[in-house]
Amino acid sequence: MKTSDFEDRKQASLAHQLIKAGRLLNEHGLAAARIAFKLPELKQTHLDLFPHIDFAGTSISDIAKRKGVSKQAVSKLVQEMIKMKLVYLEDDPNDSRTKRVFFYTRGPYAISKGFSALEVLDKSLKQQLGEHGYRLLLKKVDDIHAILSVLEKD
Amino acid sequence: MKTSDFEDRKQASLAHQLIKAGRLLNEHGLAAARIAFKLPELKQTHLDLFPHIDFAGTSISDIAKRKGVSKQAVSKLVQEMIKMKLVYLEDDPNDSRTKRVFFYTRGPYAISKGFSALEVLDKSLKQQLGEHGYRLLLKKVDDIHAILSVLEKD
DNA sequence: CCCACATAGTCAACCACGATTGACTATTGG
DNA sequence: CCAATAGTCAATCGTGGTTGACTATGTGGG
Repeated sequence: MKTSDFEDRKQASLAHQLIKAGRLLNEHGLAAARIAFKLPELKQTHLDLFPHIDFAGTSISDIAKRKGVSKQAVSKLVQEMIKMKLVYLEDDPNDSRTKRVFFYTRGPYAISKGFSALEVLDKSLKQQLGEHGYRLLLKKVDDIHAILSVLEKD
Repeated sequence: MKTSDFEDRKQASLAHQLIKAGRLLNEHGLAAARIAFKLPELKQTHLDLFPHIDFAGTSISDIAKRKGVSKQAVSKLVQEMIKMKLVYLEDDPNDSRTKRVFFYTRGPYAISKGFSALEVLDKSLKQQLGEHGYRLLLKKVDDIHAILSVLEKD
């Protein structure tokens, strides 16, 4: 292997380029979210909880199970997110032990604001790639996910 | 916003899907690298040094500067990578203070083995997408990088 | 109807890790 | 000569997580 091929090979690796793209987008997204929410203290760990909280409300234990960490860890993060007014708690009517975590769906802290973080990025991408190019690429990335989900089962 | 749109909107966000794809590929890549190198102790932090070490050899200070961390942090990681036989040190002939970090280019620990980690992934992707689809997607992701590099300057 | 056991959540202590800062030696170079 | 630089060791820090102990509530079998 000629050493000069090194960089070339990295450039030619789709996996490598996708990893890099994902990282960069994530950085941009986090930065955008901090601005959109006006919450400089918002951290990746908080964002990581988002996908595990659904609009029907989710208990802390369930979030912990889904994320694969202890409920104590989640509890702390949720408390921080409450302070940031990203989510609120509501008692479960069927089980007074459990508290359900909800996103705000209205008001200045509504989740739609959260999405605007990535939406800003998506808008840029759409602008640059064109609507058709955007959709095409989205479709392709879906294929990647399909491939990866098969790979999981090895 | 109907709560049922929540998941749909995430699915429709190219940024979100790319972030997810990047993460998954990275996980697979790290796992594959651990197997390819037969080094269970190989960590993300070590891998993160790779792009900053070039085949001409790189000093610890330079790696630190490129990565944006202290040279002490890099020093420790390099020592671990030496133990793992991923890299070796060589005195700089022009400056006896500096040690250059090199990848092994031959033998069982040669860097090509390292690439096989991502290469396995690329092979799968190529297989599933077809040579043409692979190249097309690679091109598209390059476009993303171009767009992001412009966005950097905001 | 209990009582035993499981589950939800919280507080506190602790831990691992990746980083930092500070102090030091050795070498370079104007 | 002396300020700047390369590298290392050691102490410390912040963070994101763990385990353990506790309260409170739910649940199922004798």
